[in-house]
Amino acid sequence: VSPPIPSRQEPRRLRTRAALLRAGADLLAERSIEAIPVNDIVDRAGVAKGSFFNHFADKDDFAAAIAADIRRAIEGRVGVANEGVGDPAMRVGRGVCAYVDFALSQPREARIMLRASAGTACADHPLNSGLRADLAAGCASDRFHIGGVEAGVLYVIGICQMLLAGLMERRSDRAGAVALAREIVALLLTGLGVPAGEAADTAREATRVLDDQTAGRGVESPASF
Amino acid sequence: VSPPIPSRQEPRRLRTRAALLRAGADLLAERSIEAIPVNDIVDRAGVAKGSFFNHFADKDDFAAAIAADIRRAIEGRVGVANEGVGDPAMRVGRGVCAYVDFALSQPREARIMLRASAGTACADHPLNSGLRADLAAGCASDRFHIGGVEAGVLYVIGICQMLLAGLMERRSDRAGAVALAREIVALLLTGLGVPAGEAADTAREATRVLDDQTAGRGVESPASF
DNA sequence: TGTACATCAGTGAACGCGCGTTCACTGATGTAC
DNA sequence: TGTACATCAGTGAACGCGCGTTCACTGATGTAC
Repeated sequence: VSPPIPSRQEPRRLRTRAALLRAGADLLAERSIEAIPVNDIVDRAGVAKGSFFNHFADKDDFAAAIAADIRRAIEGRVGVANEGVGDPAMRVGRGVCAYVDFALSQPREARIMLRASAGTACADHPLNSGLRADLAAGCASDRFHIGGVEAGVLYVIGICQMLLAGLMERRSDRAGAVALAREIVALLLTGLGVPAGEAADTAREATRVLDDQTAGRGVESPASF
Repeated sequence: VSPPIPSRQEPRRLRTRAALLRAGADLLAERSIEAIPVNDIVDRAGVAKGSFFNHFADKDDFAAAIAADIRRAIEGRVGVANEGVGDPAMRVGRGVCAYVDFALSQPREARIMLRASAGTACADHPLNSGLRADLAAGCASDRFHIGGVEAGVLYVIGICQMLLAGLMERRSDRAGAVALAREIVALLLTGLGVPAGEAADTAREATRVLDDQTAGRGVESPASF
């Protein structure tokens, strides 16, 4: 989020837009868009109220822009995490870890994402079609043993969302977070039919990308972060 | 929800209060309290605006009262479902089914509950202490094989919440809902370390209470529903 | 049972604050010559 | 490079709507006798 602060040379328009989006992200992490007055947004961004409407049609448009940025960022992370990975169990594990890494490095955005997608199964989400494919592949190769793919999708995203919520609430250190993620990924894979020992091994392997502080590097965040 | 409509004989005060709560539940199922004007609530309830403030200090107090009613109802359901059940796996399965039964019989309240608790791990929730005890008991008796109880709690409530969200979104018939619940409970128990065959059996047994339409009878809903 | 009265919830007009949104103006940025 | 100009984002005062909340009054309910 912080790195690509627009330089003083960049067009004024982008700087103003970025300031608004950043202020909005700060505020949206705590309350819903209906509960945030435009005044609060522009005050925090340090711009005039009128500027807000130069950039966004209304508050909902603004919230949607922020959500779209976050979605783009997390999709990129998951895609990179699974590049060249074949084993469906490892793909699922690494996908979950990509979310965890995102939550650890950008807690503000993770909180907004959770708040927005919480309580929804969002079956048509692009990310879920990837998950669906991984589950189907795992069933075909006998790596997974689940009743139906749809149930499996709900199962995985439910666990993933609650893992993120748990990480956000207990503000533990990185090591504690990684340990929690490892335990939960092991439970998740065991549920999908991977033998307990293998599940634990895969979870350990998948969560290893979280151990070093450079995790997630190489993924460009959207310009607005 | 519908059954205990306050009779015309009941004190006026209770009827007005119930009308407000019912209207609020209708509206809260669709949007957050911040996005609901008091006008909408009193219009739908068919009472004067002033009456709202005879009964509730403000909108937040109102939303809290509705949430408290729902929490009381679901806690009662889970308690009754597990009366006299000893096996931890069956207790967890029946607990999840109590939620599902609630969601099927009172979708409006279930939606509010999801919206409110979504994105939170609510570790201190009274219901979760019961779950924590069941998981600990299961570990002690070698029925479950999980790393830590805390991870197990997050795992179970994540699955449960997403199952409910899935049921709310796909408006399938009762049979389809029960089938989905059965599949997911089987995955859940398998993840906890119950052998796959036993997990499927337990899931089938636990979800049987959902098959008949009288499920959930004997549990008194709060007076306001 | 009938009547007079006390209690208290219901009513809705009124209030004023704060909100989202607008717009005429300012001034910075970049271009043409 | 210097100057004149066009473009366009930024500004913040102003607007008016709709909101949450209040309160003096109404009338229903229940009680005393």
